[in-house]
Amino acid sequence: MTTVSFILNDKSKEKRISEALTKKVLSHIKKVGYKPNQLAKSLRTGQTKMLGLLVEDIGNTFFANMAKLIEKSAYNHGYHISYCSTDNDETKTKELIQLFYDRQVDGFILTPSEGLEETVQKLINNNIPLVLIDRYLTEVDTSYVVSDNFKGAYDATKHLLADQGKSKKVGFISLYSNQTQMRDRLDGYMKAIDDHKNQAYIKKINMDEEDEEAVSLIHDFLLEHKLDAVLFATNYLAILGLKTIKKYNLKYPEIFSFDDHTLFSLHEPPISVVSQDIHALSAETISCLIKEIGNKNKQSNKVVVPCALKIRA
Amino acid sequence: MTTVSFILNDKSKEKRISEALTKKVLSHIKKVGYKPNQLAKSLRTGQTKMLGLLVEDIGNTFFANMAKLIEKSAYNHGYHISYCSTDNDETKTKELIQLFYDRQVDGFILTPSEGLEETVQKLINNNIPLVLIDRYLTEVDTSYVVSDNFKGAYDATKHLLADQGKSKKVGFISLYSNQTQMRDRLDGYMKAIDDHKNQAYIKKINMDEEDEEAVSLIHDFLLEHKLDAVLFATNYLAILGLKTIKKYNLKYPEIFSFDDHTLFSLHEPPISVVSQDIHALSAETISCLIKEIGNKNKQSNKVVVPCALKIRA
DNA sequence: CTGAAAGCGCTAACAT
DNA sequence: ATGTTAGCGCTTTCAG
Repeated sequence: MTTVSFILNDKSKEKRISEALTKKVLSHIKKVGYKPNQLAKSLRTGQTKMLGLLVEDIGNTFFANMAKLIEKSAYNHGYHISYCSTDNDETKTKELIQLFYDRQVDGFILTPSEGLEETVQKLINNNIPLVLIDRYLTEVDTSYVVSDNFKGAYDATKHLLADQGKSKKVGFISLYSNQTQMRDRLDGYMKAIDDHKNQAYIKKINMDEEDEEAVSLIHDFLLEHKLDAVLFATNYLAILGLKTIKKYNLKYPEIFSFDDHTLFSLHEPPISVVSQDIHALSAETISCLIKEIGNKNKQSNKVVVPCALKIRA
Repeated sequence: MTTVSFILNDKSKEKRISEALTKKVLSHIKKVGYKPNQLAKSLRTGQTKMLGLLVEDIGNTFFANMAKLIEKSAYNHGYHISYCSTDNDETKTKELIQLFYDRQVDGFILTPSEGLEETVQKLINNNIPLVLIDRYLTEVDTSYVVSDNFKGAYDATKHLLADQGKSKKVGFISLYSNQTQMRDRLDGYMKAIDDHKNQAYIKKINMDEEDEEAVSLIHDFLLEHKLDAVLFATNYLAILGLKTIKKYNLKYPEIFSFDDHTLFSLHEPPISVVSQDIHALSAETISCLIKEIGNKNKQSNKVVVPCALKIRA
């Protein structure tokens, strides 16, 4: 029994079991079609080889693609992913974290919604491997992997400013949200505006506003300031912007979006974007989490992945 | 211990445990913050309350949204979902099924790729609850939940035929795939064409064709027959169609797509679609699977959900 | 109502 | 190199 167990767990070498025997056991195992019970194994070892991935919304292209890449990357490291959507709902997120905790996942990947500080801190205190993605919590010292939102927004705004004539009016449309990615994008916009000694025009939309209403707000904002160009903080907002333009048949302000979308390259005119490097983000996330799992009690890794401008004008 | 276990498993009534005691235990449990170990529980009961969801590609909007709704629906039934993308790869799918099997999921939800007949049959033989979605396997008697692809394509083609003048040329662009959903869409198109005693124009594209090449193929097909209208078998293909038109600056044939996409309503001109009722599909899927889990050894449920035409022309 | 104890399938220390 | 055994944390039968 012991021998078999060792062989099955790739400890033949370590335990100095003869190669002949190893092969014999392995082939016999295969013939009988024996499959170890993972539950029992996990119960015994405390390792589930499962990672919990909690994203804001798996229905969202950005997260769906991230999830897919993370899944693949985890697989290459011998881990599997269990995902869930948090819907940015604090209560639901806490429940899901508890659930995964109960299921004893070996680690967490999480897009934290606001108000999750204590919950995350508790995980950290319990020495649960964890990496935040897309945004992070300023008050908790955790590992995280995020895009360089500041520079992305800064570069985009610079581009818009350079593109327009002298008295250029470049606006910024974002969400009422204090999450770091939103704050950084705003800061990037501001910095570029300030560098040019220009005037800032900022509009924030309520996250759970009806599309109809949001479109109307965007319309008012656009007209009120007669903007020449607008940077949207998310692709979802930019799409609302396009709807607005279509609905009211507006003369196009130049539009720039954070996050790409199939729509943008096909749109007439095509929409330029700040694109996030989801391959790098995913790879960094897993490598970061694997590190955490490896050496408990270590300091946190904070990774910032550059964005790229895709100019389509 | 026994009593506590009963109370924790909602068997107070059944086991005639006094309400007072029940409450006392419950409140104490809460105070101590005791959480049952799900692994041990599952090992003992053989129930994991986990469902395996294997979709073709979680990065695809249709599946991502389905996954989200299925997740929610499962949650309402006390189940959780573990997802994976199969990439339509036979080997990978088999591995994933084995993996979930090892992890003792209580049931499977699967978009079967071709060549999966035996594997699925094996699951059925082992009495594993299973429901196929999006497409099914003609040779295996399983439960499934699919859209009414035939009628969807039929109605769309009818619409196109009615919309065009006398000598209307309506083409159909699909994939080289024998999966049922593709076959049914083709059949629906054919039936409508035949009903009108019209000529069919069909083009199939290789599933893993480069976009570039596919666009060129579509271009040739469109021009060769001077088509007035085209029905695309998937939204992905329709997007390639739009790219083609844009790239070659073609006069627009009327375009119809199977499956909606954010792009289509914003496009100029807007694109009409056959839309699948993902809410109904998700709900049916879970209710079907729950049924399977409830009474083992029962006959299979086959559910066909109607599609709707969204005319945007 | 409660306590004792078996057992789910596995790992790993220990003895042989 | 192999057999024996304890125990991971829970459910559930059986006696009290």
